[in-house]
Amino acid sequence: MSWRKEQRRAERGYHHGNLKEALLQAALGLIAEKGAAGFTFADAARMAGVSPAAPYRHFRDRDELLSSVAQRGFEQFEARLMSAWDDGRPDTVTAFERVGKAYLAFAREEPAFYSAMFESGLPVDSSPALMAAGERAFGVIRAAAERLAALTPPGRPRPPALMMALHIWSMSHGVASLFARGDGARRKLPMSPEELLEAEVLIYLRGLGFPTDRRPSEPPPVPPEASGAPAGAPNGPWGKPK
Amino acid sequence: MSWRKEQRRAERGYHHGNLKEALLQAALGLIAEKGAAGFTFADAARMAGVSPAAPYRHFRDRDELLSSVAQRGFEQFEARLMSAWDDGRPDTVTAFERVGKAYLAFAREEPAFYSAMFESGLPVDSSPALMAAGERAFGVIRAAAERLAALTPPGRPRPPALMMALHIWSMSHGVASLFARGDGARRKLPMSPEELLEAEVLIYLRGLGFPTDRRPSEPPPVPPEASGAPAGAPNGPWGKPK
DNA sequence: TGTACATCAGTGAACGCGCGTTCACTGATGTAC
DNA sequence: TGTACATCAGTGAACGCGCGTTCACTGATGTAC
Repeated sequence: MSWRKEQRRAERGYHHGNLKEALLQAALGLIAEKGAAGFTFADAARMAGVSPAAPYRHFRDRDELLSSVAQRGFEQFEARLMSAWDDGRPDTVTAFERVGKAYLAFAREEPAFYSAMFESGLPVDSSPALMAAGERAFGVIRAAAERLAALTPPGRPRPPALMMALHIWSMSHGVASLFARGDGARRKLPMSPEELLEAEVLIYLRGLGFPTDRRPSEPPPVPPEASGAPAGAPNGPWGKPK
Repeated sequence: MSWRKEQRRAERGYHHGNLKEALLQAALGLIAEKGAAGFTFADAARMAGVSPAAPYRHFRDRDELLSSVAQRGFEQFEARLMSAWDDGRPDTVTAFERVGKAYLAFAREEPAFYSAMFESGLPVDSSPALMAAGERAFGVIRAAAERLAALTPPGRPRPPALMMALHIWSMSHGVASLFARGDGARRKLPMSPEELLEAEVLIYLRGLGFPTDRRPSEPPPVPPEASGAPAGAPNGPWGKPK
């Protein structure tokens, strides 16, 4: 037994006390460091300062631990999307855009969760609890899309709300996985992933007939200070048309 | 030595003759079967009917083989996008949509290449040749976006062409990686990924001011048979607005 | 309050496995003369 | 046209490694009486 391990034993006694939680944390750290594919059951045990057999008291196998991480990820993801949506305040379109940004922020700030959720190769049906958690997270986007669909201006394309939800999801996921991961090895862009996604969502919403003429990062309902640009001018966040 | 291996030796003689190519094919098959993470150098050798040391004559290590697969993938990807774009015939918007579809088709039909290209965890800068191949493939989308940008109707948002290219790329990639992979373990949808992406791109193009009023899968310039719906009616591929 | 005992949550040694990689080697091929 | 020889492209055995998993075990904890 290594000195380090002896020491940890001394600190905590024979029983760990909170090994399950410690393993989840360890897995999260390892996934962040080496990716979901590189994460190892034995490594998680080592990181928690425990023998390689100990994790079997809490998880059937490596996949069950990975799946638990993914599930927790979806739960936190749902919470963040919910709080971004904020029940559609101050207005549906603004809140909707905020959901897209929250998606991206999550991918950025929680790359390990994101990996476990979307890139771990876990079959979606590996655990009913995992599937349910994923479903609940998507439910937030879907509910937002329902509200948006109800507001679609007449004389405009009206895809089903579910389809709109999937559109937003795929845009967010596409931008997140191509440009916003912590890998550092991604393509260099002359704009941030946030700007990219925001513009994409704005054009999409415009395609649905929503007015989206304000600049990004400007609070929409009533600007705190009077802005020089008249509302409704046909220029987007990219400057005036030539 | 196994009987199988003896036999292969007998068939082909001491020298394989085309081992490099055989290893690339083997890798492709293995990636399709077990994912980029599960692919193994030793396995590729076995599949090519060759000793585990043989691949080292052709590839420095596992990563170099993986990277070669990804590079070839980007080359084929570029070819398919090019042919879909067809230099903007018969019109820019139609050709642009076709590029999106080609993206999706590639992800569907070549899941192994797609994995190696986008999900293998290879650092983008692992090889200059790989990076260049990726750049050329993206160049097709970008060139298409340039042409589209030049046509953006006045009085409409005008994101830079590069941004438009990235938008299309992220939509395609998002739909492909969420819904169109061969994993079989993906979410069940009431529509096909193709329909989903097509609608998404159409709404986006509409947001840019392009008229996109025809139905999907209907040849745009002049329908072969007269359609009941008058062109230009404000309904999209989802039926008439209520 | 004490004690016997069941249960729980760990240990550590061992196993078989497949991997990546190396090594000295050898059979096949191509080429200079 | 032959032949000697350099080079190339494989072999197969061996290595060290870390993994997942199992096993009988033991220390700690909680509880019934």
